[in-house]
Amino acid sequence: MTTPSVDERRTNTREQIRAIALELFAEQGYEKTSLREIAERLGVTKAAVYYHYRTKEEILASLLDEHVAGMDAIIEWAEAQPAGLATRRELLRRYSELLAGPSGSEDVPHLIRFLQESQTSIKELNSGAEMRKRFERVAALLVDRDAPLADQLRSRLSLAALHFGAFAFDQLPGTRRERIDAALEVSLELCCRGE
Amino acid sequence: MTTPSVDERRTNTREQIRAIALELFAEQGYEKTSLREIAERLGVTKAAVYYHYRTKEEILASLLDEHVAGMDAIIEWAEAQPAGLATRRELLRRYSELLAGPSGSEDVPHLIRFLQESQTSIKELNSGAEMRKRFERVAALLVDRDAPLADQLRSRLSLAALHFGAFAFDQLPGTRRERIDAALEVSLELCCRGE
DNA sequence: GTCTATACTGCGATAGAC
DNA sequence: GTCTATCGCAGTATAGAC
Repeated sequence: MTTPSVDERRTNTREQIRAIALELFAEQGYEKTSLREIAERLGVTKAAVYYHYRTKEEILASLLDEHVAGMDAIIEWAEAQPAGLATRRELLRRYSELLAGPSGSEDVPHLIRFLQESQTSIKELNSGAEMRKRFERVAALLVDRDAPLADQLRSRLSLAALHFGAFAFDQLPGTRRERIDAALEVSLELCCRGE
Repeated sequence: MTTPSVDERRTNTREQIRAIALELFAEQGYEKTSLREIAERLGVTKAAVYYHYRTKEEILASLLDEHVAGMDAIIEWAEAQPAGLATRRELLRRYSELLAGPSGSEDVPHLIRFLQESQTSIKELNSGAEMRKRFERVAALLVDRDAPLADQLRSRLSLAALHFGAFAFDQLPGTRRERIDAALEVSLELCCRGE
């Protein structure tokens, strides 16, 4: 065992900044979280954080990009399938799994809550625009382009149901697993009633 | 016709600040909107705005309080009715009307969009906590306390449907009236399937 | 490569002149 | 009722220690 290599330390500090930032962003919002606060928790100065990420936005963007990659994998799969009810059901199931995240960690639910509650901060970021594009592509896969307005709304709401189930710890009872399963049930009935 | 009384001018300036603030908050978020920006649009300085509202939060709170009063009227009516399907349907219809706002004005939709997208900023305000209480009371009126988790979720989503219909100009086609009517349709089927 | 010291601009907020 | 002046802290940025 020698001292950690430069690469290990670098990755470590960057990861730690990401983890602390996600926690604080989810708790008190993006704008109200200061770089000084993140730096203090890590035991370094503001400028040290600034070395690893060139702006505060870049920290947020790196968090969003991870979720965008997860959505891309699902979208790529769905667009290769024949359009139809079975594909839509499986698309919702896979997106539900993505939102559940690794079973021990609250990271993904925290991110989803943050996405939902801080859209104004996120909207103007490049990474935020990328996220919205993915969201629109998933919604488009769930409903015919020329379906009635009410069906368009149902497809968006079926995604909102999954998001809400993932992060609504304090508004709904049950474990996260129970909420996510109930959300998938409601989501499926919103989007996949026999057509 | 004499010169305007002090009270009239005061009310006027206060109203103008509210209108400008709501527009900017909805467009670019609460945190990113500076008092200097609001003051400049009004042709005065930052400190002049501070004469009318003691803090930036107080401007936001005065916008929220107006909507809270509208919710209170609906809640008071619903709690005086016998619990049942008919009351729930009419509750959703009345809340839908509140969200539509006066037919010529976009003020209420702007406020609803802002509420939905800036929850993190609002959550820590007193007025924000009051809003959340009202929202929970409406949700409680829409579902039995000991109903299954999926039904709890449906009641929240039926409100989310109305909110989404009111402000989703850029994500859904149709006029505001069409979107609000479609949202009410989806909302009713989420919450009021024969029980 | 990683961090500290330091400084710049603009923010919300306050005090006091007119 | 509105202004100028000022405060402390935010995000950003650079120079240089180790």
